[in-house]
Amino acid sequence: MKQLLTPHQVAKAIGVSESSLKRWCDKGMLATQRTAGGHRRLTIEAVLEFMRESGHEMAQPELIGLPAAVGKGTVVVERASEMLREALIAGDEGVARRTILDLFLAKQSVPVIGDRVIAPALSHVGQCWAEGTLEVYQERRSCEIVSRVLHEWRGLIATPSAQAPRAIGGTVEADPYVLPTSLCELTLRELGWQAESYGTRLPFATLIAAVRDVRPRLCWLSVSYIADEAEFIAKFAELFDATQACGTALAVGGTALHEPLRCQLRYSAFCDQLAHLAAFATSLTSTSSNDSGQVNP
Amino acid sequence: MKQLLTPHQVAKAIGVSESSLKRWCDKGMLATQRTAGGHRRLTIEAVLEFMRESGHEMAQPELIGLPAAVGKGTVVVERASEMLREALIAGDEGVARRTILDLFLAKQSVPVIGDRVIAPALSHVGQCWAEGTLEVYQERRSCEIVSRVLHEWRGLIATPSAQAPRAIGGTVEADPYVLPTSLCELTLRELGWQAESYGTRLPFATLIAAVRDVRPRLCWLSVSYIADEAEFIAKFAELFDATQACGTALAVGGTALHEPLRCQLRYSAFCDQLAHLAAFATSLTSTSSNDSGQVNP
DNA sequence: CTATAATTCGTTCATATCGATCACTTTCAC
DNA sequence: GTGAAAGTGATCGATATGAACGAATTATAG
Repeated sequence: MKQLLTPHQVAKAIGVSESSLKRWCDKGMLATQRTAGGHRRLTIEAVLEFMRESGHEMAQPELIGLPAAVGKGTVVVERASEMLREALIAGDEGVARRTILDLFLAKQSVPVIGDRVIAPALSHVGQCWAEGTLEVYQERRSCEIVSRVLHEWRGLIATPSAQAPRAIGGTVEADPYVLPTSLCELTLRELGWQAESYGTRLPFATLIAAVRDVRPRLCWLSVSYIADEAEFIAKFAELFDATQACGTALAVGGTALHEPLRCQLRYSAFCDQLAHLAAFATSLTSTSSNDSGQVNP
Repeated sequence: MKQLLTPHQVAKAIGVSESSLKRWCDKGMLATQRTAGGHRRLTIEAVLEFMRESGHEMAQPELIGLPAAVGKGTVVVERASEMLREALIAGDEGVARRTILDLFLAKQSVPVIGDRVIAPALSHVGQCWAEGTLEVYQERRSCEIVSRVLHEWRGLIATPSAQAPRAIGGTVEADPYVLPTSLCELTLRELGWQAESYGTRLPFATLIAAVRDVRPRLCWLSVSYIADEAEFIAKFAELFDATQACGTALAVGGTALHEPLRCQLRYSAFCDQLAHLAAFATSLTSTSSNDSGQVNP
């Protein structure tokens, strides 16, 4: 099974321009294959060989990796998810980072990678933990690794402009799961929002205060765990009223929000996946020209 | 990813001529990579390392992706803590990052910055929260901001070599405080250890399994909260026995370990501050030639 | 299979960097 | 003061890099 890389991917991975890479290929410094139409294709081995020969310890020698998404088919994404899962179980941060950031370099969006690669991998790890197949520390370590990759990823996304619409969010009360809300933050930042996660276990009352102080255009809530449903419903209603009074949209999501519970809640949008959050956020900015006159470029 | 800098950028950023910079590179004062065509490329990591060693001031840090005022601020530890505290309360991530990274550039070590700047600032924020002077979300937001800065900082410290001694750690059972254990990780990585925090709320049993699987030279435990002291004492004893059997040193610390409780625990070292952890870790590597034959260069 | 969007091709061109050299300043021993 | 040694910044022609362009190729969805 030979994985072929495009010049674009390789150039990004080793931190040079596509032009230079093409020149090196043409000079014979880098073993190159050609497609029928004349496009260059590189094997991982050739690239690693080139980096050894020319002695570069370039940007991220390890970055070019394995799933190497040539294209956006579901096959690539599924394989990436499997690879990430195995890397997380083994505690191999390098492979995990390669897997995720390679997809990013291949121009996959945060929702795609989050919903279809990271979420399934973590879900599988969590299942194994529940079944007792894995040690707890492997599950925690997996979360730590993903958390570090998400932080690094955040640094790769352009800092939003000060005029961009603001968004805040987090998890409430007893919910300790930080990764979903981090992914929400990333999703919105990729869309140009000034999104900032306030972390986990926020009491509803302080979230209401935050909405009143910060006045964001959007507030998201990631709900992976609920201790007391009745109390949750009551306090959630207060939060919703507060957001409405502030002109803030309230988007909710998370595995703990099952159908019968959702029926008892009022919110601006329920987002089953990051893709839904992205779509909802986009709809907000496209209509914001009506009420605020600001359009996101 | 690690972005590579050109000599031009770096020379401007530190305010010297390109000629001098090139000479420094060629003399080996500055770790340099080369492109295939022979052009020099520098990592931010190497530049910061050089500036810390040589004591150069940063003229225009924004040119290499650092916050605009890094290198220009007063590098007084005492004032820094106050500045950080105010920035955290206001939710100003930029100022918080500058404050911390400035000190790092001024050759301050992780323990100094952690013990004398970050800890007091967070402690003050926590106090205000307890008194009701601050909203909860301000405290949580502060922790999120510090967490992000620590992640960025982690990326600026050289990646440890594969031969370096390993260390793992985290918080146990019900303790949700992630920042102290992150600072432990940073402290050890600065000393060249392969340190990895496994996160918060680790059951003792899984920590024992982790020690047995990973066989680290050192295991640290940050204890900021204990739900049931009697249970803690019993399980801690099991962990200690396990670490001893594996040849792993067990370092503990944290505000929840008060004097009378400590008397009932056995451990390799109690570290009141990060400085103590650093000292203990150093003592381990300097004596490790006796029992493992490996010396950290 | 076909239509369409996205990517890569080869080329050109402006700019940046290379190594080497030179004039100048500082330091320091005599 | 003098001269050697060392460091700095500026300059040179030659070469390398990165961005832009229309045209051709590939990937993906219908």
